[in-house]
Amino acid sequence: MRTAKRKKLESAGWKVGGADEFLGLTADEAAYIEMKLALGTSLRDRRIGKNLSQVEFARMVKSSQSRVAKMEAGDPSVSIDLLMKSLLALGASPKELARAIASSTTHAA
Amino acid sequence: MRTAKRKKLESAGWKVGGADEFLGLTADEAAYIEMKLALGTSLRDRRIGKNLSQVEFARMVKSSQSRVAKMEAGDPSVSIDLLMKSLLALGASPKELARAIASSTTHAA
DNA sequence: GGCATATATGTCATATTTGGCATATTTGGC
DNA sequence: GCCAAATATGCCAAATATGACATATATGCC
Repeated sequence: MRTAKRKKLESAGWKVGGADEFLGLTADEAAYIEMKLALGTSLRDRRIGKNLSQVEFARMVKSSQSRVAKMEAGDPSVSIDLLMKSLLALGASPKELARAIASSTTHAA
Repeated sequence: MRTAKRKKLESAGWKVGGADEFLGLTADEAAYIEMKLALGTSLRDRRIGKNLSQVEFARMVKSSQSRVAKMEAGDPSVSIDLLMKSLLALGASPKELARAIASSTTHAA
């Protein structure tokens, strides 16, 4: 794992308590977090692709700008449920969600 | 949508409040629910594939038998986060999760 | 049918997630 | 550098998910 992604993980506020990998996370925890980050990135891409500000998008999905920011950052306080519902609201299909998740696995499996 | 799946949806305790599709659900709500059901089915298949009872599996993931039953049934009270974490615990890879999600889309998109 | 094991369903106290708000920081034009 | 628009971060009360438990129903064997 290269430093770019590592930095992204660390900065995302993850100081989990597992016992395994590079930051003290379990393989499962790491996979889970990476999926979230992938969904967050996908969300941001879609939102920007539609020329929406976080505020505008938040209104669309009846959330708040701060939560949207957290979604896109993969904050520990946001659920995958919320990410998925938000992506669906932006017009993503389940298959596209699947693609995002699959792509969270650059490496092993 | 044929009656088999329809029944499965109804029986899963979903009497949502949307406004669109056959049961009063939005296209997004329907997609979300189908993803959950797909993940639940996948979980059950994997669990059984490993010859684990719900009780045994519940112990593995520090949950309870009742929650496992709800997971597999796609109960409204279970989150996709929990389903995904559980699947990972059973050894599924993100790519396999993605496959399950993608397969929730028999039809449109 | 009776019995044992597995799964389903209902409820509840506790834990986590959520929207909302205030405020800080970043970004881009001038 | 100043300013405005966008995004990030911290916090909190309300909403939702969670494990646990009791109990009901199913499933298979005798």
